[in-house]
Amino acid sequence: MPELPEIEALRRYLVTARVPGRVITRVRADWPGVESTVDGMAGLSNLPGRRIESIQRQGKHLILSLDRGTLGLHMGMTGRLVVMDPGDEPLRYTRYTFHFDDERRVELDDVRRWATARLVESAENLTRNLGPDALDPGLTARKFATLIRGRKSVIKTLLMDQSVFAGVGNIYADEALHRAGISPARRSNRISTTSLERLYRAMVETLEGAIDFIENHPDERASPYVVNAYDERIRLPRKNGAPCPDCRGPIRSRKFGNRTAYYCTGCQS
DNA sequence: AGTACGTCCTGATCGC
DNA sequence: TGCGATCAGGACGTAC
Repeated sequence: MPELPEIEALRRYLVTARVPGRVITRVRADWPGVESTVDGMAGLSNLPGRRIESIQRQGKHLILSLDRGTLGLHMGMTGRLVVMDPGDEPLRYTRYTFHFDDERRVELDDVRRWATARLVESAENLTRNLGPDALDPGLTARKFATLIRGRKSVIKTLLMDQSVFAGVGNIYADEALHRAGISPARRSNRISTTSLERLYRAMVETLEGAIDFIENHPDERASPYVVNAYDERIRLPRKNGAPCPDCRGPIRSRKFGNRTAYYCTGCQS
């Protein structure tokens, strides 16, 4: 569930912890069969000696600009990053450890092993197939509506399509659609511009609200989605039959592709 | 272009 | 209480 807000919180956490400026001295991979299964591992062995200059985010991707090259991190579904001191016990599912020149380290811990770390020439290698960030100031309500109306797919699927715009996943897509009163099953080219602009505002408010929530709960910054994904960031219950927070009617679920959408048939049409 | 579905992975939860 | 089946999810590949 790390989506845009959680990754943004992770980015700020790393910046606050002064990860930018550090030189990577050593990388360790604890990943069975790592050479054959992890894309770019050969590249990671080239990390030692490189300095982390800055950390950006586009969608769900963390982009670490190095003095030479770029380190791309993606948390997949359960990945998290924790900045650790020399005496700290390793985390339970650490897959990569990045050691720094100040003796600290960052562990990428991931139960399901879908997280990725890639050393690439430039950020372009990571963002080639990504649309603009969902919170990109250049993405106005009008542009958002234009992007969506140019497609014909189901709106739920489109919101999660990272090549259209990046950062929204299953949970915040459902949340934004509920806020905007739009059914996840609607065809994107058959939604009025007015409704799409409402959806854009709902999406922005949902994402920014979630970032604010995490900022106000500092304990969750390193692993914001591990604690409890269904906290105050989320209004819509992800459970069949649960009451809609607005009309108290039963929440329903339906699959689009292999993703489950939760929605209220009373509030969303 | 749009859509479904399999794959990766494993802890949590469900149903009997 | 136990245990097997199912679910969850991001990204990508394949098939239609």
